[in-house]
Amino acid sequence: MWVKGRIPCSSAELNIDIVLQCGQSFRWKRDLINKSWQGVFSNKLWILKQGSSEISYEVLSSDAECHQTKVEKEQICNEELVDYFQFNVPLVPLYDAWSQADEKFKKLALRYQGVRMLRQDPVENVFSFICSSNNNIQRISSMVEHLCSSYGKQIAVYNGQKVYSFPELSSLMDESVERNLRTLGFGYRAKYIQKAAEIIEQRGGRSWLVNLRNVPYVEAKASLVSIPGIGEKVADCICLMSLDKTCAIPVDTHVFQIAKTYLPALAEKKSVTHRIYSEISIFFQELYGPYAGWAHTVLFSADLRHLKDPPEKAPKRGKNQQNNTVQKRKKNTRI
DNA sequence: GGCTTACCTTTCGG
DNA sequence: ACCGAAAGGTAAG
Repeated sequence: MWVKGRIPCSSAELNIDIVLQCGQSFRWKRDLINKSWQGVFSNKLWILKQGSSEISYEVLSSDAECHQTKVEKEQICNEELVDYFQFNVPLVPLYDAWSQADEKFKKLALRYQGVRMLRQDPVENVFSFICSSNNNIQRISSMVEHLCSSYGKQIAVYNGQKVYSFPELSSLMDESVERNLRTLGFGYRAKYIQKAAEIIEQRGGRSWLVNLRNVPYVEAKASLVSIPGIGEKVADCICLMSLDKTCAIPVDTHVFQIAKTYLPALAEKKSVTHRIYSEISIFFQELYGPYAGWAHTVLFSADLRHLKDPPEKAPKRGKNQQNNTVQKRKKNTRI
């Protein structure tokens, strides 16, 4: 059954259009007609819509909770949404502090308001980001969709489309997983996924992973990088996006380029070695403080091609230049 | 130890 | 439209 609700929220506290497509979660689909978003978390299908001073939602609540009263369901859904978007963390004061610390940030702050960190499920986060290595957002999204439709359970049919939960660890451990994922185009990541599931299960499964939330950042990161397919960057993504490590700075190729604008000495460096990685991480942590990872995501989002403003002076549809772009933009178009 | 190179495949961009 | 290069890297050499 559908449960509806709303949460007061200004556009400075959340910009849903950026947050749901800036590469944190790969499971959200935009509905341009209704100006809404659909996606899955907490094993439920959510339809979200941002108004000028609120987020309204409709959620398909699971059968397992059918004994609850309507009021109880509404309260649980509210809590789940607040937890997922971390609305208990006020973003505006953080933006103020980051703007004060950094002129470059200040210039982006108005255009990129409301970019906050989601608090994702650690299992989904781990396997999504194993897929992310040497890869682009579009392909990652399709791989995550494959994981769900092959190994998740169907939780709804919406607009004629089957909707799946993210798979349990135990579903990804089987020997057959690597072979199957290879046929689905996962490439060398297929083996990592199967092995990672195995090792996480050995260490205590989902609850072991979730408990890394209660472990210091350095220790949690060390645990993660010992899992196949997880290197330093992916470990930091997981720390930041699902393990409450707000200071973690994932240094990818984008952040490397951004860092060069702060640290000119980096210009001559060809690639991100561990040494450089650490240098860049520490620089941003000292610049922005304990929520440096959150600040980094604002810079990162502002740098993503599909989230940038179209060039001011460029003709909007006058040249053949746009003929390609029209198709390419179909999933990225802004309101 | 720190720095290149191979790895799967898709998408990008000149 | 084609084709080399890049894509939110990791692990092995």
